Amino acid sequence: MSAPKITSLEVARRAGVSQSAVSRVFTPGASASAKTTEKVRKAASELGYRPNTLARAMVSGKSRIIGLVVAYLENQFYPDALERLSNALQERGYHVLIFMANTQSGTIDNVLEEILDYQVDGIVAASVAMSSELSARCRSAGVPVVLFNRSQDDKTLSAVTSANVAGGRKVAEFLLAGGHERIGYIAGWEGASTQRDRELGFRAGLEAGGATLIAREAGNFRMDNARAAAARMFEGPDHPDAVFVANDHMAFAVMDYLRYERGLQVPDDVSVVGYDDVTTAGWPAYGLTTVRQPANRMVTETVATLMDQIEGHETSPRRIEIDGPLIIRQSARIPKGWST
Amino acid sequence: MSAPKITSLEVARRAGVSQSAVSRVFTPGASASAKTTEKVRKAASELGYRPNTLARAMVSGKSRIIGLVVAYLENQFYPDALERLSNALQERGYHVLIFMANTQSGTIDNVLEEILDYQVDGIVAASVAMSSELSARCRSAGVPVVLFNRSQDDKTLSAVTSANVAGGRKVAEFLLAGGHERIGYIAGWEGASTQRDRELGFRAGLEAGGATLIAREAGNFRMDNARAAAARMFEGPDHPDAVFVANDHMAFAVMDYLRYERGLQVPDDVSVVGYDDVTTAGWPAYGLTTVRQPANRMVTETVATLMDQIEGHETSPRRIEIDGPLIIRQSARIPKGWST
DNA sequence: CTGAAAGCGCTTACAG
DNA sequence: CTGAAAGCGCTTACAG
Repeated sequence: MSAPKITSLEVARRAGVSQSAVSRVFTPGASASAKTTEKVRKAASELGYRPNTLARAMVSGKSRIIGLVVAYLENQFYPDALERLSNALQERGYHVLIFMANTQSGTIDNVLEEILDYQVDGIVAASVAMSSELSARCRSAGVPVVLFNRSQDDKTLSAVTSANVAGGRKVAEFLLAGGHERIGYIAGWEGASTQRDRELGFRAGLEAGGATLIAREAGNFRMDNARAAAARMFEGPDHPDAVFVANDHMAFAVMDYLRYERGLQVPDDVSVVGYDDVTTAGWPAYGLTTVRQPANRMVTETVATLMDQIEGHETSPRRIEIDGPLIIRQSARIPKGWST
Repeated sequence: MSAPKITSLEVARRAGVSQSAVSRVFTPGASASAKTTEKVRKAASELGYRPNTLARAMVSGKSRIIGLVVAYLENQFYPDALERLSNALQERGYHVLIFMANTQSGTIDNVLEEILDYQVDGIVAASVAMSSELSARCRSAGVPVVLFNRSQDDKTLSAVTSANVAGGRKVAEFLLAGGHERIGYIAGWEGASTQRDRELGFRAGLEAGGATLIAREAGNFRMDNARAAAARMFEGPDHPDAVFVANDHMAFAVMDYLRYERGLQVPDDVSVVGYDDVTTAGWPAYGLTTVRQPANRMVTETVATLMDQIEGHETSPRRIEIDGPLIIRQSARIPKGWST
């Protein structure tokens, strides 16, 4: 049923030129005379010819495919980043091939081989760590990798994150300025650099203010775990008067728990602060005070890094950290002099 | 820097067999003796050989890539579907290549050509319509297309949706049973079949109950437009006592507007019902009554349709409509005898 | 079951 | 600028 595919050779014949000429006309930087270009374009459009990306990829070694590994799309931060990433790459003639990390079966290794099988030009690993063997594998395959929203000790990998330590510190200063005295922390997944850095900065900020954490529970970056963590943290009478939750996604579950299961007022009884500033944080039902992770700039840097390595033949990995502001909303008591 | 790529020929030499033999060992259905298989596997693993998917695609004509066109990932329904789709396809050895429809520049045509350039084995168009020229183009290229969450008159295209007409009708019956007398409707984008069908069913259900719509505004499936629509609908004193919003995404904005900008109680002053049953609808802050679109089953059918057309050589397009239940929560007055 | 040969649709030195 | 030729890494009839 399907119409025969038009090849460059057929276009060449119709245009009365060689296959090479056709190829050159369709290759951005190549040289072809105006006359040849016109003949080829005419024949091509009459025939409905378009170059086969895969064939081109085979010989040129450039597939124009970027592999994206993601663990889960439930946390709004990721679909948002994915949309921006995909758009930015599309503008440059690249496209995103998705690989779900499928953390439960721990199959990230297999996934990586599959990615490489597609001869991708680069890999973005979002919220996923990569063993040093795997990163070595990518290096020897000549495929640049950018860690997105996660950093690792492995100095051969590029990484783009927000300034998580500084962000955690800002939250501490804000909460302390608000006069909070019993401060708790609900952690994300312990293996994540974002979790570690936010907590590090938060604790440092508290300490600098002469304060210390009175409670800490792990929420694992999951809503159900975060709810359970909040339940544990708030079971006694002397519960915290403020809680910093390691990301917005969990913070929504914590706020819901406090308000609807415990009947507490936010922020009158408890201040809640999150991290990310996903869209929902700005919805009036939550009005979540949070530290913004500038997804747009993080994506811009990710794409720039990738392009420099793929097209610019840059070899040294980059570590980029983008500072994001504290966004003050109604979920936390606002200190005098701090504005929304 | 990058290590030389291992080819099937090198594996063949090391194993002391032909290139064909290597190919057969790595081709699922092909025949190779146990002895050959063992020699090849050994040589391959020693060399770290993996077949090049792109080269394989070139000659076999099967890229194992499915192109996914999406307009926007902001409505939670889509990232959720994308995650399920990607997982289901990955299990079958396929992967999703993303194309953002970029509706503002109306470039869906260009996007389609780009998709075809990658020699995809199939296309899923989520929340995006397709002109008949484009669908003809895909047909002549022999690439099956499945419309996801949208249907069209074009009978050559497969489409998977939920039972939107029936769903709209259920909402009408529910609202009427709840004793509502002034019922409004906030529409989605007028060009969408989902919008049209939900409204159709809703109006039919009202009519069957002897009622009629007292207000209708267009929200365009966008939160900002939905908020504006709600503002218009509720400006007078005789505002509706119930409003059906064409999807959850807009319903959240409507609820927020009613509660936080107008100080109305939901459901005491106004009942609100949405459509989709995205995760957030179940969060206590919203507790949105809504009609579920069974994303899991919709994805399952989408994948099955695609596989039958790609691998089973099925030729007739399929139109699948999956029924989803009304999920009753606190955002709307609950009629006696109806349970949550 | 197995191998030699042709070919998938393109690009890229190499000469001219 | 242009064309003939080789080759990217594989699979697939075709013989054996």
